[in-house]
Amino acid sequence: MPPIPELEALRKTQIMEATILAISIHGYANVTMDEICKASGLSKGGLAHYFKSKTELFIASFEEFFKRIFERSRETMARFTDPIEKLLSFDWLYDKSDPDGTTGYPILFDCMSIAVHESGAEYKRLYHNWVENWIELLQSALEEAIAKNILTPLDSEATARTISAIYNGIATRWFIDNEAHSSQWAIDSFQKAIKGLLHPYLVRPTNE
Amino acid sequence: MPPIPELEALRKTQIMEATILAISIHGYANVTMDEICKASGLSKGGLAHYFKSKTELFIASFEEFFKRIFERSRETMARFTDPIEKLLSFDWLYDKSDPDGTTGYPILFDCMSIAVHESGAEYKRLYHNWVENWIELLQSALEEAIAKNILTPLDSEATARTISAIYNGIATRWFIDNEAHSSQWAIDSFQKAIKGLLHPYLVRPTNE
DNA sequence: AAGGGTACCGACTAAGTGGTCGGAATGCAA
DNA sequence: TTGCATTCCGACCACTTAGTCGGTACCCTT
Repeated sequence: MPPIPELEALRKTQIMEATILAISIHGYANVTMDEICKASGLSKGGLAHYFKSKTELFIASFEEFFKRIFERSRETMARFTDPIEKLLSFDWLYDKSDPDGTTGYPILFDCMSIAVHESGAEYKRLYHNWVENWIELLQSALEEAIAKNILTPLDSEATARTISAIYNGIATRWFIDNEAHSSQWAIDSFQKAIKGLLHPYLVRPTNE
Repeated sequence: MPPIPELEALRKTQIMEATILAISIHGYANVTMDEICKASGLSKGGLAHYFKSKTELFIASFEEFFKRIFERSRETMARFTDPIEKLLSFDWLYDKSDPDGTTGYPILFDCMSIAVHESGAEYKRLYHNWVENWIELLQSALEEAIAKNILTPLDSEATARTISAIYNGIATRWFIDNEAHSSQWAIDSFQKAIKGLLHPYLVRPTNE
């Protein structure tokens, strides 16, 4: 058989997809190569043909997944025109019926817990890039708000980091301990916290 | 040998201490019983005498650790008299040189990532109890502020959950991606976010 | 049709792991 | 002294798992 360029990309996606799903369900530490073989419809040898080691496959899969989620976030945000609305456009992420969310949180938590233990810095890099992507999105919305004279000048990078961290903290509680942290609580919390944070910089405060 | 009541408690603490440290350093999934044996100075059989299984030992260790950290938080908070200062008394947790912090975050992340994957609900319960302890502390400070007429009435439980989640989200970023999230940023973020959140309820707003 | 590289298979291996179990040492009670 | 329960030991077993490797099928080139 001669090399078929499209086939390699197809197979790799196929394998990574199975890996992402397996990690999300069973957790990074509990996923075996055998399981991925079955799920992807390939054999051990076939899988080894595309990924040299488990480590390599897993890192590639994490990267792939983060890229996908980020694309979706960018698209959702782009649907809003008002920059403040853009900042508050993430309530769709507090939706238990959304498959990307239910798949995504377990993977993110795994990434975090690996990052703090690993000897290298691969997963720290993954986490960092993930965060930076969000910062980029949020920061651009903040700067748009300043340019449009909705907000007075502020440190857009630091503020974007704060907003992102707030969203994340609330999401964590909501996802892991959903019985005590309803979707309604999550959305209310997010909006109150962000509005409170930006309140001192609002050119035309809405209430009070 | 007859049963020695103090010995059992001593040995258990000794083993759990070794387990906590091992999990914090190498991560839940990478800790072996052999390692814990060496670290605790007991043999495999000796260890089995006090904990029936790895699972049982690990859950007990997590529980023990969370209890310890929580005690410390309660004590720190109690040193402040002003309720608003109590709510903002957690900047000591953004301190890289604090051993409880550097040990604690990895363990918390592990607990989270296990919680979302486990078939039972043991780790979900651990996480839930951990959160509830914080809520209890924060809620009591909020209610004290309302009683002292510093804050107007608000939903103290929901607000406590929001504050706790904000603190946690910021801490996560700060701990995993410290290069991009300095201690100064963490403290500033925390204070701005909490003050912003409580601003609408302040009886005597400090600025503006 | 012969050669050669690609794609893939699956039995096997080597390393590691949690838990077991026979036994040894100890000290109290009868 | 004898018997017995407790505490602890560490070799061993049963099992899982990542990665290897010899082999097969395939298709293009020459």
